[in-house]
Amino acid sequence: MSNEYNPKSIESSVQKVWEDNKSFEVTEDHSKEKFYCLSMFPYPSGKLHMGHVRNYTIGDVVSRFQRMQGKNVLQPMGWDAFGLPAENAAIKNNVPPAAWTDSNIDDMRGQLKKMGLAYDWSRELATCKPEYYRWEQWFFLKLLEKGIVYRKKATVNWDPIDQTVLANEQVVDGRGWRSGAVVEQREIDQWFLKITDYADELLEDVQKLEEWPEQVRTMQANWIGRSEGVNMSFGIENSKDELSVFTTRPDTLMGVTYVAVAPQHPLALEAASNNPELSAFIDECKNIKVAEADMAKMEKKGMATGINAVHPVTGDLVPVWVANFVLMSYGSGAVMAVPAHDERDYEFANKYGIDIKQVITSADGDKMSISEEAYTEKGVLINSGEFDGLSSADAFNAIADFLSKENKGAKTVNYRLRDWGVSRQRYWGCPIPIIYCDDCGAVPVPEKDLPVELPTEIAFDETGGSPIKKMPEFYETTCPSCGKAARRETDTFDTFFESSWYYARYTGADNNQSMLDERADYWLPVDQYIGGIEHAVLHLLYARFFHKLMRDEGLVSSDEPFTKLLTQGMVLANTYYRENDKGGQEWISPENVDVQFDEKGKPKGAILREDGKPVLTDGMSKMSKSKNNGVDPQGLIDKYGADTLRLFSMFAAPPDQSMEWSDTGVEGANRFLRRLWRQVQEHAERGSVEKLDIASLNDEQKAIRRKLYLSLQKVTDDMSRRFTFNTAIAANMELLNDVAKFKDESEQGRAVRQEVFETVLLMLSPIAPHICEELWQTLGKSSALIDELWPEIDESALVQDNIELIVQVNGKLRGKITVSVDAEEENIKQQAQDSANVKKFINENLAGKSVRKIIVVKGRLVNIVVA
RNA sequence: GCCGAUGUGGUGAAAUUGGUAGACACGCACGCUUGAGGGGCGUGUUGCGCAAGCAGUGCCGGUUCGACUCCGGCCAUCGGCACCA
Repeated sequence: MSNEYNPKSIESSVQKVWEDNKSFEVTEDHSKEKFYCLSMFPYPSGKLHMGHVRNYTIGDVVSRFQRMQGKNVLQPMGWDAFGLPAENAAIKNNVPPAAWTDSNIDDMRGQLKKMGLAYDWSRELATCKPEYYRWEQWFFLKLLEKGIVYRKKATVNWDPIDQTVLANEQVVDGRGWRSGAVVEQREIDQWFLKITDYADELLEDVQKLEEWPEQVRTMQANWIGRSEGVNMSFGIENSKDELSVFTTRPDTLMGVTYVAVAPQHPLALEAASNNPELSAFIDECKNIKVAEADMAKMEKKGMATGINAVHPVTGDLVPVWVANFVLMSYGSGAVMAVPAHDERDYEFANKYGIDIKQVITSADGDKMSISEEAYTEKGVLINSGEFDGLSSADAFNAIADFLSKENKGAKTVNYRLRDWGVSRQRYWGCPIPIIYCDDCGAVPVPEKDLPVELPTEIAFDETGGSPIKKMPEFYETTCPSCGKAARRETDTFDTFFESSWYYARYTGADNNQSMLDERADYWLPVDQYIGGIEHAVLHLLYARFFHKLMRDEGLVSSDEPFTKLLTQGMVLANTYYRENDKGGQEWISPENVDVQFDEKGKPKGAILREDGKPVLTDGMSKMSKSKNNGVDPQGLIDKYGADTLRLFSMFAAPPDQSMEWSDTGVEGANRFLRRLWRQVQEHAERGSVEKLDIASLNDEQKAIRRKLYLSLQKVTDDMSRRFTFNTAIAANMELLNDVAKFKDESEQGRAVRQEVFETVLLMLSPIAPHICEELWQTLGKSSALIDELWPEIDESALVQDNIELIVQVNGKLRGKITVSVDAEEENIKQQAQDSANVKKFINENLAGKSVRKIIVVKGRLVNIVVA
């Protein structure tokens, strides 16, 4: 039979029409309101996974909905194509990263096209192409000229066997994942961007991001971490040196009983030079990877240096300790320690028998003791000499003033945010356009020589080190300034560099004369940005920073890149692995694993299908290449079609909620589309429909129309304001369930049904565009659905005479009453008390008590309080 | 450890502003349709109870006429923590 729902043929023919008509290619049309909808571009890891499907379907639904609002909608797509996985694949499979990446892009583009996403593919870009990255080289040199870029030493994870730098994720339990060697921290020269120069503006402007989720704004603000405190210097006994520390609690200064410095601190190194034990301790501190989380989790250890610091107020001597938890890269690499009023210092002092001196007591005179734990609240000063009796707030100022008079310190603002280190010792990234000359130092590559192209014909060796570092034909060059033989920079940029400005490049991706042009200001800022919550801090902060840098360079005129943000919850899947002989983890796809259950239906283990032997699990985590737990949507597309997959992924949960992947329910989504198909076909087969005559409708027909417009009202709100596509779909399901029961085959009954189907197709078209387009034609429409506007609500259909109220007695549901919409409150109260079941409960509850009050909530309920 | 979230039936979830807890689905059970399978249609499905009803939204406590929703504390899970992207 011809009217079977056949997604495969419908989808390919509808997609062909869109492609032939260039339906989604847009230009700068000033007669329309623009809408730039952007989903975070993917890393081309090989195949799409359900996290991508979810992200890109959300973006597509928003784009199509906005198009139906009559806007000029830009929705582009591209590839975040530089990165570590390409290098790993190169070593594992002996394929060059460029070829591997290109073929992944081809595969994934094909999958995206099959999903029917409304992209303007003419703007596609890939960050690994010189046409793209030449502009960030150019921009980097502009920033260098302006003084935003500088060079300093920074710590990396060093694999002493492979002689290479490791990313944090390549260090497992403190060892290199390939060599198994214990990693060491090593200091190397790197390029930095002064993001701290913009810390204040980045923080201030968080306030302006009113259409961002509150949680993301909070995370951004906390990450920047502005704090007001005092910078002060401690003297060093028998030395002219000084030790600079920052504290947010100068009120506790008199309670300082030691000072802690980072293991890399010059003072620590000096003390270690004639102290083998301390030197050994400092070496031991290097055997941990460079990650804050690992620092925080490790055992807090320290060792006295034998050096004493001089307290800036009392002149007392306090010992200087080296502590493994003090970060050289944060502040001055030294902290003053007040064990009585700081938890970490308290623990440390107890462990090493250092004095604890209480200098704050509670302001309201409550009993408090520091014998069990530190007292970290603010309060009133004691044991603080001339500062005794001051509140913490007053003492803050008094002590700051004292220090500044003595020239030993001053109030200052400190940020948690650190400058952005952009150098990576990797191959598959954008070359940093610098040449090192023995005479001239670091010299920028002249603009005419850009781009510095990354060689793509390369070979990796076992160690995984960057091949261009061993490639004289790449790094041997001459100094642009003096002409002498010189050496090209072999480090590449952090891949966050590429993703910090791609959203702007889409507006003029074809421009080979400049980074951006006037089209940027037509489209920017992005009206709606959609991506995973895991990017809440780093990517979004770097992109905001870059936007301000581009603004200050005159390339864009807005202050912020993304007006509205939707953070998608992660799609999680179980992770499985086996350990290899070097203790590394070999991740196994959940698609190749069978989970075993105990008799209660709880999972008790998992086996690899191939060999039937057990595998280990590392719990649920976001779908990713690195843990190999992505679930490829291809099988579902082949079996059910893109519309089912799109519908299902939107129906499963609201977009901002994380979800554990399961395809339970895909059948249900498909069933719904088949039912929609059948209902519309059956309706259409009964022939043409008369014009709707609203005045002549009976009650049942009116009820269906009311349901229709209530649904439209809800769906419109869900799609435009709430972004809860799951409830929008549910509303359409409810509506169609009602219509299926509506058996009226009269002329007006069929006219009502026609109106319902037309509206349902419009409402569902952003989510399941192919089937809706096809059925639109079935309903006898000559125009394309893609060019239709969002339907309008018929307010008159919503009007009703009577409403149902619920009646509670002491907050519990005891009955329902029907009243006219304009009923007086007194009448409602009376009617509520008169209804039979309610009466019974009032009497039951009475027993010597009385009706205290009756609460009437208009249009909702009546609560009779008996007490 | 720090920052941010989440926790509701067997499962995914809904309840939008403090006002009917479990909409809409999945699964399951039973029935109808079918030669069978598939598909479709219908009924039921939070727990306990024959019922009236009682209890119930991770745990403990609070505010309120009324709490999934607000407040305090705890537990578990997830995301981020600057070289995964």
